[in-house]
Amino acid sequence: MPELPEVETTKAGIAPHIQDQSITKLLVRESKLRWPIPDELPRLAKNQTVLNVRRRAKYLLIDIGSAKTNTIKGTIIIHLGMSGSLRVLKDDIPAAIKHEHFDICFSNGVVLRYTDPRKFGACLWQDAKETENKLLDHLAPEPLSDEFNLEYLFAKSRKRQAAIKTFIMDQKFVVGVGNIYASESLFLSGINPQKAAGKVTKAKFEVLIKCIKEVLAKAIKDGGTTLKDFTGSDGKPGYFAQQLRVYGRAGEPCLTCKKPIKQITQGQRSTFYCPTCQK
DNA sequence: AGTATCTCCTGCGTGC
DNA sequence: TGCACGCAGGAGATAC
Repeated sequence: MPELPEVETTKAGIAPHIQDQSITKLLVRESKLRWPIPDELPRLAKNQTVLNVRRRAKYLLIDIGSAKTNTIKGTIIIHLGMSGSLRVLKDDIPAAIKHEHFDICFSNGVVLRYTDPRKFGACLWQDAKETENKLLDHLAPEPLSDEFNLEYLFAKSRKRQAAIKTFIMDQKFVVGVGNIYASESLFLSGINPQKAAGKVTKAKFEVLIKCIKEVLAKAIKDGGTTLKDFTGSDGKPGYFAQQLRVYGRAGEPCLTCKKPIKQITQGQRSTFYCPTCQK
């Protein structure tokens, strides 16, 4: 399930292969993703050069335009949804199989192939002339930036009734923290995921912010978490799954106190925590 | 405004 | 073996 570390891993994996390369073709096999892939995207992307590969929240952003004048024409916005991945293919490119919804082909022979069985992902176009973007304009700070700090998050949390876990997964407050890393960060912080965000003390918030940053940074270092679907751009899985302390471990002993890890549902999503260690 | 619920989709595990 | 079912989940849309 691509959260921030998985998107960052993907970005790092694809950028060296496509940076400064010219797009020869954008081939859409299945346009019905979360939103339709715009019909005009292949035409807009053709013969444009990749000027930057960026990430914002869980969005992968590929700025394309003219290499000569270094002007950005627009940005291809890719979201991996919950089962999406991008792979770099070169030489002997295999025929596309089921769920491989589009390819971006480059002049150096590289093909960037998007796979997404559950079709929760997206591939959209943001023209440089457009000044606003509904998806990107109102995103909260990046968790690994200095902007995401104690003063900021503590102020946002005051008087909030919502559970702390729901709170840190809300893109209005911090981006990129999904279901897995929310559970993990709260375990490391010793905070009960059901506690109202507004009731969590400042001291606990300090620990939580540190834990969110640490767990994300460590996961990026390990190439992300692979449970089922996620693979890096080289087709290999990430290794952070081996570091998970509570996620997916319902009934198994807590690594700290040996009592069973509990699984509950919050906002239609499973949460894993240790009732003894997390208060 | 804040919060809770619904929704998109497919593959997989479970139980009968 | 086959089927129905429930679950997984990012986050916008919708409904209170």
